[in-house]
Amino acid sequence: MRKAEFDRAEVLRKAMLAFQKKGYARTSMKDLVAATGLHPGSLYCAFENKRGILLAAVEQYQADRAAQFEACIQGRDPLGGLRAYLDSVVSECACCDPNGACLVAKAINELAEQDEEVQARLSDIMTDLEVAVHDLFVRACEASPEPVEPDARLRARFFMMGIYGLRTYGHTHPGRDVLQALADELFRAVTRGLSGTEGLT
Amino acid sequence: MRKAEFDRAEVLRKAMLAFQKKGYARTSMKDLVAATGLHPGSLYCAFENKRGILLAAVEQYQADRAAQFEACIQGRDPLGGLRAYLDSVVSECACCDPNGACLVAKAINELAEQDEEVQARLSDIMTDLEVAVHDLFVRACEASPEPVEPDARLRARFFMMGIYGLRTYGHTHPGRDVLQALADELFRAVTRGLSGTEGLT
DNA sequence: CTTTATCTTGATCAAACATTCAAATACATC
DNA sequence: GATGTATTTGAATGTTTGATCAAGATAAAG
Repeated sequence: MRKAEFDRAEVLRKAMLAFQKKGYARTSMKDLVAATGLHPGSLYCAFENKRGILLAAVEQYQADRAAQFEACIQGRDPLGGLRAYLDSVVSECACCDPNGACLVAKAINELAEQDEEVQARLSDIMTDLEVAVHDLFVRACEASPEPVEPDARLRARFFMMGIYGLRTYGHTHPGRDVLQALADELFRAVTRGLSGTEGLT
Repeated sequence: MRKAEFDRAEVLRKAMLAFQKKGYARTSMKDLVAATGLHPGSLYCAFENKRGILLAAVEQYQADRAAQFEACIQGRDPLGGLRAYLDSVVSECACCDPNGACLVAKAINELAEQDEEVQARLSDIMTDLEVAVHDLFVRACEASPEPVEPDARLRARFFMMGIYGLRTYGHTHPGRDVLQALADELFRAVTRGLSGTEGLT
């Protein structure tokens, strides 16, 4: 036996960056070879083919992103956590370097209706984050004495929708202030009627 | 002299559909030849190169989309027009055939940070629609006796952001009811405090 | 009808593409 | 340290790509 010599997560992060920069179709194997430092044969041995590299990179992306989300909500109340995560997304969008683009959003826009398995995997990842967001909204809603409208599920969906919209919108407007104002508005909309936010305009 | 034999708008609409289905990079010249019915030479003669076809198709897309928007707001009050346009977007997203995807949103997600000119053109198109939306919000805000918060500009931006978010979100959730609920929530958020909407939850 | 300018046609091109493979290499186990 | 197995290497494969071009076709002008 023999173990692979490279660090899988590290290689996949480099591949991630390549895909984020150029998208899936435009990123050639040559690009991936250059980005990862591995030779074609090694890449094929480890990931089957180009599509396999994307799937693995997407998997790694989810892990990294889940950790980022966890870091945002650590030690904060539910709404504070969401606010922190939202601000981190704004920061990503505002600095217009290509690494700020969300691999999942980019890939699903590029590959929707083309590759069922990839699309399903991307949908799952988006849903995982939505579930985590949903949990926070459930907790926030429970803090209220009476049932609130809309329910936590719709709030979570709206929050996710807003984030994806923010990302696309960010491609056209480099101004951080505009994105921040939109994020503020999103947060306001999504926390409407929740305890701790009554006094806000 | 001799005039081109094909109908430019019609050819560009076919090219549009091809790009919407597969994205820019994955749509080959062969695909475009098949989709348009023109021969390679004719395409290159008329549009310079593949990139030129995209730019021309995007131009055509804007024209068609502006007409669609105009049709939605014709004969309605400002907010009614926005509502109608939003519903038409929901219908596009809900039927998950690839033609429902917005060419501009798809292209800007694929090509951002890669082709400055294309990105600028796409941004302009997005801004044009935002300007039209802004006009409607200005009119809606003026109907109110006192100054409203937030202002028409932010409302318009938020509306656009919501639509792009809805489109991305739609790639993962075929359920029309969910998209409709999100659109309803978006409309509610964006018309907050505007006359004619006070009584709504 | 002839000329002239333009458009159409489809075969053709070099470059880029994803992928494969056999040989060389290095690890884990015995 | 020898053996067996898995990885690494990088050149080679056949295909597809975006683009070209000379020959043929067609309409307008004289």
